[in-house]
Amino acid sequence: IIKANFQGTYKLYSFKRQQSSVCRGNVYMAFDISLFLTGKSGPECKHCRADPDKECRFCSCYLCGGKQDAHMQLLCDECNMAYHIYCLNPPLSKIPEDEDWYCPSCKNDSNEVVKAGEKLKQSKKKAKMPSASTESQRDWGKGMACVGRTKECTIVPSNHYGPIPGVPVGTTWKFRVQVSEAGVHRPHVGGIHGRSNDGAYSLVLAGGFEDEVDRGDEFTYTGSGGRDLSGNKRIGEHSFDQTLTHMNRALALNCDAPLDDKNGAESKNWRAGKPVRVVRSSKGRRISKYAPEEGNRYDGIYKVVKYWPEIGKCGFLVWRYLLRRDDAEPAPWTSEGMERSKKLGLSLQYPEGYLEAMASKEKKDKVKKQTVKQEPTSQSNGNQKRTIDDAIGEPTNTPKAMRTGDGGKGEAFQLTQEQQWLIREDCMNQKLWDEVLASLKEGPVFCLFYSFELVYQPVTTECLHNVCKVRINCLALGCFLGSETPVTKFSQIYPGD
DNA sequence: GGGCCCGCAGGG
DNA sequence: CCCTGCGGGCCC
Repeated sequence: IIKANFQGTYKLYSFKRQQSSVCRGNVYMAFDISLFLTGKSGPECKHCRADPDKECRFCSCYLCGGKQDAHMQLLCDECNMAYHIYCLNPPLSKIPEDEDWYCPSCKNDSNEVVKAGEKLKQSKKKAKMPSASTESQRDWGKGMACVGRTKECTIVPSNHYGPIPGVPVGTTWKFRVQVSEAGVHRPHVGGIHGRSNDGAYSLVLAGGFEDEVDRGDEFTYTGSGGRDLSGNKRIGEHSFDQTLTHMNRALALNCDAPLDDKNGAESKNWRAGKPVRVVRSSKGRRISKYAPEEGNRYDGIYKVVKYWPEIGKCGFLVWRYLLRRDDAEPAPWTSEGMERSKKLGLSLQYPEGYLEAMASKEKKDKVKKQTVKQEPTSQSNGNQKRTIDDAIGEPTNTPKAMRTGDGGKGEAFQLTQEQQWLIREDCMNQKLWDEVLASLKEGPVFCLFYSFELVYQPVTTECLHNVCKVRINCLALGCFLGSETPVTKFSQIYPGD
């Protein structure tokens, strides 16, 4: 396919770009080509109708519009626009000999280009995040406070007032992120969800203020703000007065009274106010006996009876709200409510796979603890299990030498120098290796890496997991951590076997 | 058990 | 894009 500008310069053009109708330049190209193929005479520009006396930035120089000096017009290989070499800044003295040329607006920064084999560059937002500049080894993003949502409530919009269809009073979730996923209270951290020009949709009672009162069907709540969040904190020391703005203003708008950001206001008819979904968190137990024992419980709809400013126990001005329950569904702590919860089979909801993950972690911690306990005696007694430091300190290449003592169970292993080197080189998995090495103290460990890399020389174990043969060779083998099916076939295999 | 401090989601 | 935030895991 030929690419041509309207002055008759021809250049090879890729087919793919012709498919795009996004780029203005390419639309013209498609037009061009059809003319060329049907053998008609030169194309006509839609903008200037090919009037030679008219300036046109689309069929001639994109900068000056002039049609003169066609031989000095350069075509951008991205947008197809023409540029006089002398109109460019800085100007060029002659047509460059390079195969490709890109105009100033299409030219890419070579630093931004991802070359073959390179990883995708971080997004601008990620690059700005603290983790991009600190060398912390912690797995931020795995904890339930930092992990992203896996689901999103779409049955109602985020500015929906009232109950979430299908979520009965008494529903309890372990973590705030789940409450967010359910659509009951969307912010992960914030206590109030609302819009300052509309109203508040939900709030969480978590005992953030010790001078709040909770009587179940009625409670006082405190606005947000007034805290020192420096140091990238989410909750901080009270250090200034709260204002009736943002979420505080939103919650005030729920009250059936004209807004008053000086003195507060009291509703004429409290039930006429906008409904607020209320979630009680187990954290509120320190100030409220209505808080659930564990997790976050949806307690139903409340209305704002009144709100007022006051000096809180913290010593600064806070905005205080009185909320009163107005829900046909019985409250969870009433006998009626408890019966209903039982009938509905409500129980504490955990994130998917969370309990399983916790169980396997606990198992590992147990192993670690035992190891720590045994460590103090290991130096004074030659028959004791050796620590990983010992093992690393005495490299050997003889598989037999990797066993100590009586032939098999519960012994420490030594790694060959090659193995140690490979482990050290594998910075990506340093954390994993640390765990593996710690487990080695307990004896043979068979580790499976569910690697996202291509499996090289795959080996399928009896439990049908694929692993790299290389990786197996790197490791001491034996029992298998975290499998649904215990591996028996490899239980007597040692490194090098 | 308390302090540090992260990603994420939401509003504006 | 910036500001805000009644979480929560991990380290000390």
